Parts: sequence; C-alpha cells; structure tokens
Amino acid sequence: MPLDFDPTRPIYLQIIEAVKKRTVQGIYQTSGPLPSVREMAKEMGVNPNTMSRAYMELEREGFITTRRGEGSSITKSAKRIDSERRALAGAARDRFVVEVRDLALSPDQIDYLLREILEEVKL
Amino acid sequence: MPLDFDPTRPIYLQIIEAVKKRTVQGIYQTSGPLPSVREMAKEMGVNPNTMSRAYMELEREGFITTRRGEGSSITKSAKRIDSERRALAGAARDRFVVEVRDLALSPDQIDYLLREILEEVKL
DNA sequence: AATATTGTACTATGTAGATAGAACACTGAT
DNA sequence: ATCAGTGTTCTATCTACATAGTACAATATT
Repeated sequence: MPLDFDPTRPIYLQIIEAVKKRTVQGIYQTSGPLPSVREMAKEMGVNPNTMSRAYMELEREGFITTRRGEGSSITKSAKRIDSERRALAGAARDRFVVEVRDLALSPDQIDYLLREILEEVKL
Repeated sequence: MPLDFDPTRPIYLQIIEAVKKRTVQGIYQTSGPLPSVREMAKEMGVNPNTMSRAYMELEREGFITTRRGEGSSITKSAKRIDSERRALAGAARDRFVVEVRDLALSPDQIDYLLREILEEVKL
C-alpha cells in the first residue's frame, strides 16, 4: 500500500515522519530489524534511492542504526522513542497554534474547534 | 519585513496562505486595493515573478480580482472571506488530528496538549 | 498626448527533489 | 567458495521552484 504523499513536500521528509510515527505506534519493534531499503521502497512506492536518503537522515539523527549487509534497526532506547513521541506531539501543537492564532476566531469558535479535535483524536 | 518562509515548501503557496490570513485578520480591506505585485514582492523579499504567480493563483480561486494597469483587490464578498476563515481553521484542525491521532498518546497527554493549545491560542 | 504604474510574458540560469539503472561493498547463510 | 541480501555510490534524466532581467500590454494620471 503505497503512501499518499503530499506533492508539495519532499517525499524523503514524509518518509522520515512516517517511520517515526510507525515506531511510536509500536509497528516497528526495537528488537527486530527494520524492513530493508528495497523492501520499504517497494512498500511505499518510491525509488530505493529516495528511501536510502530517508534512512541515512534517520541514522544521522540517531533514530535508527544501519550496517552494510546487515540491515537497519530502530534505536534500542525507549527513552529516545518516547522523546520522539513528545517531540512529534509538540511540533504538531506548535504548527496548529501558528496556523490558528491569527485567524481572528471568536472564543466560541475556538472552543468548538478544540471540542471537534478532542472527539476526533479520541477515536 | 521579509517573511521567513519554510524552505521545504514552495514560496508561492506560503504567500497565498499569508495573503489569506492577512485578509481574514482585516489587514487588507475589501474597499481598498491590494499592494501591487512589485510592492508586495519587495515587502516579502521575493521575486516579482513569484509574487505574480501567487496573485494569479489567488485570482483563479476567486479570492482576489486583478486587472492590468489597475491592480488587484480582495473579493468584496464578506461571505467569501468568512468561509475562508472557517476553511483555514478546519484545514488546520484536520492536519493536527492526522498528525496526532497515531502517536499513541494517553488520554492525559491529550488533555494536556489541548490545554496547552487553548492557552496559547487565547493570547 | 505623454508618462507612470499596473499586471503579464518570455528567456535564461541555478537548485532541489525524484526517478531509473547500474555498479560496488559488506555481511550472513548455504 | 559461492551466493543472496544488505546498504551505498554513481551517472543521467526529468520536473518544479525560484531568481534575474527584459520586454510587452493595459490602465490611470498628469
């Protein structure tokens, strides 16, 4: 199932985010190996070079470790993963605040917006 | 004061969003004219071609009207502007929900996140 | 009528991102 | 030793985006 990428943003950045989110969800375990560059490229429907670029960036950030011939795996540090979860949530919050702050919404509209979010996120 | 653009996203798209936000905030009135392509380009620190592209797109969407030699102006429809406000808020909400939904946050974490947002948006 | 200001169009240049394809280098298993 | 699978590197090609510079077309102003 190839991901549906936002065509206005670099794919390799979206891949990085997707891998982090899947890890945070527990889809990728720290015990086992990460799918290989070629596998993951095929699954997400992108070129192996693009996937390799994403993996290299993830390694640079210390989120995965990678060894030639052996493959890649997620960091074993649970602390690192949880900090990633909080970082993703915080970044999403900041983006949302910036986007909404200057819309001249009434207090009622703000309350309604947040209630909508609460319901949708709970699902 | 040139805007600080996100280098990972097309500038002309960010300009479009900026013009819409300014309009929604009341910075650009429907009565008066919009700054000219060259003025706005200078103000935002981009090339006039890039600004022209943004204006053309805004016209295509029906958000501004533009006439050669005369200049551009925001749509006179207050309904259109308010619908834009709600559209911007709704899009921001949807993006936020998508970003946060799959982070495996605890209910407590969600509550805390929303309280943070409420405080920051109120300012 | 002439000039300035407006939006628009065009060519050229540079950069980033993505793809395709081939080759190389290292590791584990047979 | 061989082979398959791994990450990595390289060249080439294509597209979108942004910039620079120039020129053109239409309107408003003088």
